[in-house]
Amino acid sequence: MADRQQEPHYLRVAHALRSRITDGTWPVGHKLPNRPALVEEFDVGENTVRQAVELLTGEGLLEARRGRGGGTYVRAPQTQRPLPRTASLAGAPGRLGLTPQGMDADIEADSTAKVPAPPQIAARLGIEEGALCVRTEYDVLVKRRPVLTATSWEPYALTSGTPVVLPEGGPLAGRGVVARMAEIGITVTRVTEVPRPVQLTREQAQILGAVQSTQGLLIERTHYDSSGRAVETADILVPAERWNVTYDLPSAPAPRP
Amino acid sequence: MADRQQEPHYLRVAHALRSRITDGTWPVGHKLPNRPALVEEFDVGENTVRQAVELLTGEGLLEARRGRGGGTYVRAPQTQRPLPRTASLAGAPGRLGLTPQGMDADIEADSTAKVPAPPQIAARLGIEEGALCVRTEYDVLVKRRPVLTATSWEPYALTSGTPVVLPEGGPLAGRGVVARMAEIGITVTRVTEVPRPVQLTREQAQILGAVQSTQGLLIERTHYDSSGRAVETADILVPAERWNVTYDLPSAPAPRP
DNA sequence: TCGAATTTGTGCGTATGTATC
DNA sequence: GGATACATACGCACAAATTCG
Repeated sequence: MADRQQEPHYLRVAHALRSRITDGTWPVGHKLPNRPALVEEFDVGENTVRQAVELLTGEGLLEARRGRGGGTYVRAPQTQRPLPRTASLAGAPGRLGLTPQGMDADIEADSTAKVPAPPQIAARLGIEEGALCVRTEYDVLVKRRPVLTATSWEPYALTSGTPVVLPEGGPLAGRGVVARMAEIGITVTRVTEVPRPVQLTREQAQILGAVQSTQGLLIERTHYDSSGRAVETADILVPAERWNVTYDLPSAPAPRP
Repeated sequence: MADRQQEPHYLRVAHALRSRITDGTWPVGHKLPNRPALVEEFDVGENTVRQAVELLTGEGLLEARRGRGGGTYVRAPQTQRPLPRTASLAGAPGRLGLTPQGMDADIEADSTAKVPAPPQIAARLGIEEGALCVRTEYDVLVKRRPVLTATSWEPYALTSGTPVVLPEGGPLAGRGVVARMAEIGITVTRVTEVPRPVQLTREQAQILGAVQSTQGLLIERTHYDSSGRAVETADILVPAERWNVTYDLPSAPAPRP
């Protein structure tokens, strides 16, 4: 039976557990009592405990391991590597403007295709829905394993008939958007990035090696030329577990009255 | 019984439902069949359907309303307002360097206290754990309702004995970090921001008016002076449902070989 | 005004799958 | 294989919210 009172049982339990973690009663690495024990302690059903623990697992506070000697543990804060997104890097050569730090990263172009723009992409590029685009899929590899993926879109109308129509073909293959656009007389002056939290699907999480958490960051990046026209846009999918996406901005000088 | 096969039932159901939404079979506003109907269609248990629907609700794809005439509906894409994070804005006056667009926003300082630095904050500021800090809590209000919250930390050692020791007191109250630090001879030259996906707790979601989805972005922002020393750091909590956090970066000129 | 009907939300018990030691 | 503990799954009961007559 549900409670006649305010707070649902599973939230009450989740609250209690969260307190013990944040106030240090249960330090990092501490093993929680198993389900039957929690059921007894809080005097609720087994599924209620499960729901509470699931909630905290989703928040990244707990981590469950199966098997004998397994259990639910207070999770260590993630050790993530920085993924810098600075003004100088954003437009730099090197394909994606992505330069993971502290490791030998390799970027691999998966596939390139000429496809009609889906609605969202068309909106970001400021072109007609269904207009042709060159779509390129990238994987960023570390030790031959993908750690982030990206999909880039360029309006076909911009590069059609030029040597740079294919990002991964021609004389400037792999030289990056800015250099390629410069080759055909287009000056890229601005980049915007919109990072959004996303829930990774199981396949995505597995591909990207994110075992514990399925949270990720989807960065919508768009390059603009000097007239404000969008010349390229990309979806960059970053597993949160492995990266610190770091924006480095210069600060304006302090105004003095 | 669980499946002896690859994908769990609830994920299979979630997948199927997600497809119908994204491919337009079920447009925005469409009412899903109720639980018993879905149970019948997918030939699974009631809780399995619930789990699948809950998953998609958490992703913000579905929205459930209780009661007669209620049901589960395909949710309209969020109308998000841009929250620009540009180089010029990041260090600008105006307390947080936050300037939500398209609305009359008001920033309210909740409370200021002198407290010992918790481990994570100490690490970000590069000071001893437990060293004293001035902590200030902010709410950004729109129409008197909070839409994002922030907690700012400054080393007490920096501002102790100066007129700007309290961010919200003294001659430069509310003028922002850069201006206040300039007043005591500290030049802020860099800002870094690390946006991380977080799962909002229920209370947070409710406070921030994010009813449907509980995904958010926690931005760790740190101001540095010209010597590279951290002079302030803040946690800015943004409900993803309501904001597009937008970084606007200048692009480096294309290098020509 | 008020109860009936509908639909989601919460809760329990139990059985079995699966990973790990 | 055995033991352990979480993961998935089912069925059921009832609570709470909301609309409709």
